Amino acid sequence: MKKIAVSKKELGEYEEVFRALAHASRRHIIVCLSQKDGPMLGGEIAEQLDCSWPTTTGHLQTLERAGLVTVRKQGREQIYELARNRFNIVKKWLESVAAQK
Amino acid sequence: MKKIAVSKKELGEYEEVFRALAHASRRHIIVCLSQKDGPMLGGEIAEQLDCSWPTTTGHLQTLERAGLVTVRKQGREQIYELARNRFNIVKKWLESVAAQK
DNA sequence: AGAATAATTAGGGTGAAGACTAATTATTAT
DNA sequence: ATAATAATTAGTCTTCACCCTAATTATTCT
Repeated sequence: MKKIAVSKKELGEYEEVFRALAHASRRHIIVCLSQKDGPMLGGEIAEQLDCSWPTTTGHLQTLERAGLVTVRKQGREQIYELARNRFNIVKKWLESVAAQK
Repeated sequence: MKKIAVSKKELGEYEEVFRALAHASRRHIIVCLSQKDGPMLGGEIAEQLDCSWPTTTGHLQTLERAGLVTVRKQGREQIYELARNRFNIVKKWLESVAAQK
């Protein structure tokens, strides 16, 4: 049987975002940022997690690469914010596959 | 600083679903089932993917454990269907974290 | 019964992801 | 200038997820 046409975009574009969401600590970061509902410093976030600060740094970088958070530097501090729009991509994907036709 | 209260549910319940969605082949399966908009046999799905049948079996089992697809057996064939409702859990999570407050 | 088909289990290899501690950079405070 | 703070990078280790082929199970067909 012939392969069903599935766009490259459908298969590739979501990779980073879904991978980023796949780890509990990273979801935890997202939930923290959401509940705080405003910017948080890196150390403030690291305090919330159950892993070391360097590990947290790694997770934050993953989230940033996926576009789920934004960072700006202020002095020696890093200020993180949730990139709320970015979540729409995932939401749309979910809607597209789960929608009753 | 005190830890932000984050429910166990928030941290644990989504684990399987998000992990299941994190792999391109598994998302591919979901897209196939969605586009076909009806039941598919295991072999029919395996045909669509670029990996071996045993590997596909593994992915299908992961999706089933996550509750994203359902299976029933008919003779020697396995009939898979998308569990569209299950996607709402993820959708709700996304809405809850991404919602402007 | 014997062959063919659908699918899973078994076994094993490889690479990447996640974790830690220690060391380093950059900025601010004394 | 020195010390302290915020955060990252470096280096290493371990575990697990994914992939494959070969073997096995279960069902159907001749």
